[in-house]
Amino acid sequence: MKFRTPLELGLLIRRARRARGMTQADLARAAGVGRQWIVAIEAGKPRAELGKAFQTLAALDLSLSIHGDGIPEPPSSRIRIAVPDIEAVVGAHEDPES
Amino acid sequence: MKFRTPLELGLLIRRARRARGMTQADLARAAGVGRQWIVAIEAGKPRAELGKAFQTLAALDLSLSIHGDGIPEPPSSRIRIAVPDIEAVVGAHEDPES
DNA sequence: CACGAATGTCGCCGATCGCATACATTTCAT
DNA sequence: ATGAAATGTATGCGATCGGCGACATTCGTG
Repeated sequence: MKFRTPLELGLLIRRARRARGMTQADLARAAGVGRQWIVAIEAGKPRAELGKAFQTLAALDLSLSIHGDGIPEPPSSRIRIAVPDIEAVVGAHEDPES
Repeated sequence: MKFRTPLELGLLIRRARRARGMTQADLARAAGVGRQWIVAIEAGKPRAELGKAFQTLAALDLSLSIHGDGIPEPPSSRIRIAVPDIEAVVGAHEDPES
């Protein structure tokens, strides 16, 4: 899931928190921040501390990745070839009613 | 490229900046922050403003993505089936000299 | 509807921010 | 080697942060 603003990050954090059945207070405790900070980050506060954001993501077991020119890519995506499911391919080319 | 700390983020920003032949002052101007802030973020300052980090990534044309439970995935990889070029597949399996 | 839990908001406080400026140090091409 | 550009560091400043505690409001379930 791509995102580029603090608000989007906040919404994603909220989703993940709820998906885990955690309350804001739970997450705050797990991430080592105040509950108020969770409220703020979920609301998209732009001036929140970067470090706490990382702590929070870690507490939710979320991982970040970055992509663009000058950023090294793991060789996987260039080397690995998407092998199609033969049955599916054949099926897609079959006449509906032969 | 996965990362989970402010320091890693800083190093990635630095790499991307250099890959674009920009100076810290250039990037600072492009991102709308002080040069001092670029120095700090590249050094991994944990208490930097989240919003400025996003501005900086945008100025570098870098995109972030997040994964984990509760985070929606774009349907692309599951729905869209890569239909191979039959000729190419056959060609790749042909004997060099038949 | 009624109740408790979850969430959002407020004010206080010391601590830290980020910018500007100036200066020190490192890097790099000539 | 030398000078200029790039980078790192120091100080001063007003502004904002985030934790805490107390409420206000909304949500969810009986």
